[in-house]
Amino acid sequence: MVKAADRAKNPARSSVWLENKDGRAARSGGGPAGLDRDRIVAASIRILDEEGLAKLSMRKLATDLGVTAMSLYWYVDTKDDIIEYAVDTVYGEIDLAVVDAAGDWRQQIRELALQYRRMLVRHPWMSPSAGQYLNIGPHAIAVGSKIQETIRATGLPLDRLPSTMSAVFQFVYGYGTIEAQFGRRAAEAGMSQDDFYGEALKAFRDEPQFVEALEPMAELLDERASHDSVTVIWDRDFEYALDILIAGIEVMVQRHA
Amino acid sequence: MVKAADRAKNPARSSVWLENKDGRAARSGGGPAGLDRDRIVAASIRILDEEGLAKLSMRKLATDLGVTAMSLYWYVDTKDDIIEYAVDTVYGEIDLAVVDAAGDWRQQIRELALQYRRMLVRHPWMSPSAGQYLNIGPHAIAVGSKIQETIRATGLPLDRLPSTMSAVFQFVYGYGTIEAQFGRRAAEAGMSQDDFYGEALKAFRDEPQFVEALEPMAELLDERASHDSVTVIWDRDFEYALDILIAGIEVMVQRHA
DNA sequence: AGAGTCCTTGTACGGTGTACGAGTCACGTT
DNA sequence: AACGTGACTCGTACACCGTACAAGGACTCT
Repeated sequence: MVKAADRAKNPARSSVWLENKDGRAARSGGGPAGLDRDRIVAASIRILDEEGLAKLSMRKLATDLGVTAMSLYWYVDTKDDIIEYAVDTVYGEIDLAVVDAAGDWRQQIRELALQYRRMLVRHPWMSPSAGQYLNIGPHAIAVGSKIQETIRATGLPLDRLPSTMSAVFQFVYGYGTIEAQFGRRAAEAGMSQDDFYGEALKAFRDEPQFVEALEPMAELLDERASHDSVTVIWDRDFEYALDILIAGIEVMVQRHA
Repeated sequence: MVKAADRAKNPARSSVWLENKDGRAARSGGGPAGLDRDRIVAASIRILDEEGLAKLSMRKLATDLGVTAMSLYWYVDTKDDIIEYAVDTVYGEIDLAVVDAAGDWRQQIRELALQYRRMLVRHPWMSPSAGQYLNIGPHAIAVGSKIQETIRATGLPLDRLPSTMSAVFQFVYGYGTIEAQFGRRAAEAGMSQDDFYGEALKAFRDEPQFVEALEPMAELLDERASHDSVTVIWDRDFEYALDILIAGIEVMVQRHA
């Protein structure tokens, strides 16, 4: 095991996935407390989902598991490691089989993007957390591999793969981040997303310097919000944006052909 | 002023920009310590840039300013508010005049995207922080307004504006996030980005389960990294991705015309 | 001189991550 | 049966965090 203080000096220690494993936690439930890295990670995901990133503490996590905080350190070097494990576990929620069954590359990209986005929104702690790590756990790699396969099916030349992957999935990450944080804020305020949106927009309107800056879009924002729920609007905007991305990829494919 | 404990209940308090201002901090340097919200924010940006998000504490910030921690609370409700102010200040680094001078909408989008990305990379604490707030400070709004203007110049119909803005700038946010965090990790390990990349890739290669997953791209990754610095590669990938996005927008414009 | 306002500080509380060393228990060997 | 020897758990302690609260100082105005 590696002391927390010794981390960050060795790049191989930048990720729990690059450490030399000693297999200690491989056997499950061996100890008197029935502890186990999988159980620890599962419990932390529960806390993260229900109470948010800020509320996850080693003591709380330990209490939930019926142990002392220091017991956790047998299975894990730092609190950060737990989150890194949790991130990868959640990447596993993306159902790659559904993607395979989705038709041509256009539909596959749509399906992958949609699932990725839903996952980020379902776990609002994901985007801030995932952004911190290299995301090279087995599940994240599997997703990356599938993304790469899908993009490759477009027929684009190899050296265009990374940027094309970025164009689509960095967009999805950014989009999901906004949605997730907005949802989190609304939940913290104890309001529905629509109410929160409405209240924020109202308060916003009272600030004269802002009104003129976004005036051109104001009617549009109002009109949209008065007809549909913000989640519906976001769904539609997301699809539109994917249209743009896919159209752009098609152009590149044609240019190359 | 608003007690920290009372926050998060009122959506108008979800942002420092939606609070009723009492103008207390408007006069600058009035107090015996010559303190001032601008000075506080400037000092925190310095710490954030030099030592990172995790190292910013009220006590440290106060010490840097030659004051006690509690003095800061005269100008600010919570530590979070300071970061929200810092985020907006840094949005102000994006030079909108340069964007105006950049030619047609294609070049303007490129210029805006490039500046946004550079800003995120220059301040690695920005992406995790900016993701948390509504980003409705004056500078963020100015940037948003410029983005909107630029996209509008494409001639797309109004209801396509939000998704088109998302497609481009959520991508930039995601891309910048990855770059910034990678750079931060490398700096923490005390290595150049190229060395860090090489070491990570090497360690990565020792994990058999990962090799096969990304095998198709392996040659590409190696070849690219052996010819150019990762920062050069990222620059190019970023440009390629913008090509895709702009091509996609062009298609949409044509379809609509 | 007194009052009032603006600003700063000292102290304290309840939290945090985690280092360290001392237990406790099950098991393999002798 | 006794004895290590590991695998695990826990209690204590440290340094640090954000910030509530009340007291204090300095300056201005009357």
